[in-house]
Amino acid sequence: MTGRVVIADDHPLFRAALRSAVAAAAPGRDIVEADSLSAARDRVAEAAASLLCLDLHMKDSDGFAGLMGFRQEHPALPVAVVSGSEEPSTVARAIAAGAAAFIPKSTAIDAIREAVAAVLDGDVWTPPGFDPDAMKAGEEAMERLASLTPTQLKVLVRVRDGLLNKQIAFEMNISEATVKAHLTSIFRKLSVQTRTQAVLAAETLAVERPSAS
Amino acid sequence: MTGRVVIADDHPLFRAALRSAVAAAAPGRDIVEADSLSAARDRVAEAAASLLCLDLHMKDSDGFAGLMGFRQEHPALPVAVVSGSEEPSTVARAIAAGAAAFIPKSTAIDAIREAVAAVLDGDVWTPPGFDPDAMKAGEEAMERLASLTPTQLKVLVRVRDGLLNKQIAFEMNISEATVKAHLTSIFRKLSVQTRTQAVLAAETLAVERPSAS
DNA sequence: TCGTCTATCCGACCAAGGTCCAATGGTGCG
DNA sequence: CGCACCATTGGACCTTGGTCGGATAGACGA
Repeated sequence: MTGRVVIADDHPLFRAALRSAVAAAAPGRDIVEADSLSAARDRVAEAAASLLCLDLHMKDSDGFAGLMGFRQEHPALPVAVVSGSEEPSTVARAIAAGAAAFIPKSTAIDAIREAVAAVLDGDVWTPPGFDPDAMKAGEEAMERLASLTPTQLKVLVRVRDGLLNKQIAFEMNISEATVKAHLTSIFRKLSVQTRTQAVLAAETLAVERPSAS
Repeated sequence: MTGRVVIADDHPLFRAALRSAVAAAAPGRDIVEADSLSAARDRVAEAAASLLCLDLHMKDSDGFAGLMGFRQEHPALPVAVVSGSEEPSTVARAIAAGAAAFIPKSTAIDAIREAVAAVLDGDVWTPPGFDPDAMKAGEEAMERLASLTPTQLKVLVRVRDGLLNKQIAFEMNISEATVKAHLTSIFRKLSVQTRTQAVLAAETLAVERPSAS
């Protein structure tokens, strides 16, 4: 495996720092950067990649939804999630969603190198002190989100952003009736009855939203 | 001014990156790092400092409260707030709390250098594209939330919890038509069109929300 | 090859959401 | 008192949301 490494983060400074850490852990690799999830998709499509370092908090990454969508498109590409958060439940959900590693941004530089090397070797890396038992809590919640099809995820994200069914239908080039059909299916999978409850469920399942404080 | 520069951030990788950016903007300075607000206090007390780069999200920084406390202890020391957030209301509050600059972590490296240089020259720096009027817009949104009558707040809370109009009417012993009337009034005050958007507005405007983790 | 399953798609139908208009009742002010 | 203002209430009416049933097409295994 000598494919390229894609670094997706919307903080230029941190991206550059991560790049040098990856370069140290995997000398000679082709390392490319992306400032959004869609850009990361492009970089991965351009050439065979062997690792994606993904920030969950980018504008279009939609938290875990974006991660899961990516995993479904590229099941063979290991993804190392990089996040400012380090709560056990968040870590657990990221791993359950198919991440090969969860690297909190508070991780020491040495440990980051170690993590990158481990993932490139095909291992799964979690922060030191992470309790595997914490996985249980996150898993069941993630299974529900994981059972959603890619199309359903797209719909759910737009519903969470407050769009009307009509707007969603227009954006996705499908009928409004189809949007509704997807929604009823989503409701069943998430065990909710209304779109408002679905939004709340998506909020708690996905990573935190941009907050005012 | 040739005092030291203190960098307070709990992300080692980002801290190191910020250090090199500061070194480029202010060559020859004594640059020291701190991983907490209390450590930053110590570094500042050790030697005459001319700049503090402060992350709002550290364990003991207590958000704006920590910033304001620091400003009271060292009124002459300019503080450049570094934060992952970049919402206008957050920027506005940081400046109002006495920050000499607000640097979102998504800022380009060149702009970060520029900001550091500006603050060292005694200027105030805000992100490019930051509209001082936007600050008013954010605060007006707060006032809108505060302008809701007690009854309307009750309704909004129940809507945010995913209840149907019918359920809300039953709980409050009023007609469903009345609930709807309150809602249209709430929508106008919050400048939204649907209940899901009202939920989103309530989430971002309200400071606290019971967190599951 | 033939069923079977599932994702995606849609129209018809009914329930819930949302707007407009109007009435009631309390509060403050000249 | 007379008046204006506003929160609260709710009925009539239209829009949006949600369910049900069914159609199509690709994937997978016997």
